[in-house]
Amino acid sequence: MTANVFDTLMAGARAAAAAAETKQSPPKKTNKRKLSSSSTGGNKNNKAACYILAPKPSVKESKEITVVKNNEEKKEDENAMKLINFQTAGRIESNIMSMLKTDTEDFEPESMVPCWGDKNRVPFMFLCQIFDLISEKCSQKIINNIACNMLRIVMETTPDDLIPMVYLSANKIVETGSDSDLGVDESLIIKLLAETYGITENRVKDKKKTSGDLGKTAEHLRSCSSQYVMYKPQPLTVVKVFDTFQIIAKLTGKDSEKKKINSIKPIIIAAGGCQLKYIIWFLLQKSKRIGFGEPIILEALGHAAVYYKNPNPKSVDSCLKLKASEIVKRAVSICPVYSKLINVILNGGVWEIPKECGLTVGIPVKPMLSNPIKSISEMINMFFDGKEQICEYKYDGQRAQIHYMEENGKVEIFNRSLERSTEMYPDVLVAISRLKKMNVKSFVLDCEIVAYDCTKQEILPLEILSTRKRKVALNDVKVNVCIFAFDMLYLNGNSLCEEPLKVRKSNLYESFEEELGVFQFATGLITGNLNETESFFDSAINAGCEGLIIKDFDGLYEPNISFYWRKLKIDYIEGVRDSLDLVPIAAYYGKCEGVYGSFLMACYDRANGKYESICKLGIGFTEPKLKEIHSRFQSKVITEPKPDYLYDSVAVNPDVWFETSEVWEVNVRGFTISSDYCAAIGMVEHDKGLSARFPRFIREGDKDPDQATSSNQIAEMYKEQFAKSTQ
DNA sequence: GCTGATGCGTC
DNA sequence: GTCGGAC
DNA sequence: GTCCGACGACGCATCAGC
Repeated sequence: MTANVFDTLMAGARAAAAAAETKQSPPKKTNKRKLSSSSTGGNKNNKAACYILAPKPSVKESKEITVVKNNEEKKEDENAMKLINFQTAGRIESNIMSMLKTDTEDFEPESMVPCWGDKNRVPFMFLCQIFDLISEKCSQKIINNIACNMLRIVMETTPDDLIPMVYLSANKIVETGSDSDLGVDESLIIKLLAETYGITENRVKDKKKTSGDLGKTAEHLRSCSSQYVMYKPQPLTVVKVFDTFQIIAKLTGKDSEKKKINSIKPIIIAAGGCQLKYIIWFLLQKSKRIGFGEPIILEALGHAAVYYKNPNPKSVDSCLKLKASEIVKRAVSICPVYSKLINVILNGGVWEIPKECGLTVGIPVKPMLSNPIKSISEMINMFFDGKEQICEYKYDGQRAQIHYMEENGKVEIFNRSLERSTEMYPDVLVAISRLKKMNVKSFVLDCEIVAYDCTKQEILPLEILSTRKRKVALNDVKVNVCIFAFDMLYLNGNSLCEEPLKVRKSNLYESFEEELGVFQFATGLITGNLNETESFFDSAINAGCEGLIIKDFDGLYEPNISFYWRKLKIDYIEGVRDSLDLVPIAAYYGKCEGVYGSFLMACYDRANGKYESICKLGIGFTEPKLKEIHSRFQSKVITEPKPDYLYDSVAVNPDVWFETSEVWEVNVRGFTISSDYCAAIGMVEHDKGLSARFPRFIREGDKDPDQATSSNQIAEMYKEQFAKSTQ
């Protein structure tokens, strides 16, 4: 359904791009130096050169390469020699690549056109070399230059490829709003590599352990493989790689794993040089590149659009560039489908974007976000001038954006990350259609979907909501939900994003009938008074909410921006609620070398003298603090857990155990009944303990371990969560 | 068909 | 989700 | 101010191994 919209847009953009291309004069022959691809020279030093030329992300990696070379058989070296031509084939010379760093106003795309020869498609190698270039130490400005110049080359020479180029360089491999994801995980990559290089999966896993990463593992396996380069595959293009990703994303169901492997294998085999590791990283959706993500690419796209078809780049005003990238960024927030945006840039130009890329029913908008209020004084400041604001209950559910278009009977529900979750809420679709008023023909609604107990008429916690199936039939719905609507972004053909909240609210209220426990407007209070806000906060907590969101009643809807809406939750504010005193009894190594990444924490059951696991803790530490703790705890390490530790050995499997020595202050949102943790075990539910929500480290405490927060206290705090005040 | 381990997405 | 850190 | 990547609990989806 939605896919059709995207496909159409995509097709439109490509057609437009093709049209734009025909208008241009054919690419000039460059008299710059030719590629090394056609070279057949078998320079003995090439292999070394290949390693040296390919920039290495860290010193560590180059060490590993040395180690590997020493340890492997000689045969491997010979095999690697066979690869020389292929490894360097298609590489654009590094001095040409360096030209991309030129300041944008001095850069002439024509001078590099087409730097990959007469091919009419952008080679994937070009993109990979750009990643390499950026992963060298580059200043922000240089990165910006590279991003902009790269896009300009593509726009001027190969506009057909601009869409996949932008997607891939922003590290996106499926289109926004599509409900399919790649469905590729590490185990699939391991199978794939085992098949491709004719070795066992265990060997791949072993290699992964030593190199720490499947991308590097793949490079290593390739260099060892005797099955390699039996024939020379066609060089990869950006389009080919992107299209392959789209195909993989659409494969689901039985045998999809095999089909996925079969689709990926050809591009793995064809991936010479540095291309291989980037493909693996794309497939795993690993964020990999330093300082190159969506924001940079969008800014660059705005700049590049100003240069596009501009005969005099030196005259381009930097204010114009700034304005253009703001337009692009805003457009992507409101209509996050690159193909539509690029279509407009290539045809009408960047200034047409606001007109053409508005809010569209069926395409999700990036939701407006909120920021925590961190202190009492900040709170007081917000109400200092008595200006009226609207305070709303913050419901503990799932954010949802509901799109409705009567014309074609289309209803879609998008989640916070813009993916479709329509199939999860068939009952919401019914409720929406029933409770919208007659005159409402189309809308986009911002709301929270919350689990709801109809008989008790009360809100249920998030854990209940999350037991819903991801796809469920209407007559199979087990968990009842209520929609709490709080904003209206679009109504009857008009976007409301540029209207103040009070206008959007009145449109919302006029468009729907409320029905208790099915569709309600978020409870709100308009006030400029701090005391009123405080008591309203209490009633929000009593109603089972997390706290309040405080909004300027005159504010516009700012997609993706968190600055204008403020969230107030009691556990943000230090000193207002007691923190826990917990004992670190074990630790885990994390991503950072030389320090523990997280700790297993316990409370203390004074009745039976047991330290009961309650949660892991890995947030709130500064880097120096982690180092200090690591060295301080070396003397506390023990080989076996102590007999008075109570924990679930399956759920919790630490790298090192400690003896109890100190207590840490830990902040927490609340508690949940847990199958994995043992705090207050049996006190609330038979055989089950409690765990904590959002634990974070505050500081070391000055108590002894046996003075830690007791299991009884934890159980009491758990029960308090549900106690309603009697007023 | 069941179970445990793992991945992934929700907060 | 929270948090610290880089920019 | 914004973005990114560390890290948290928990539930469904998936699949290997039985």
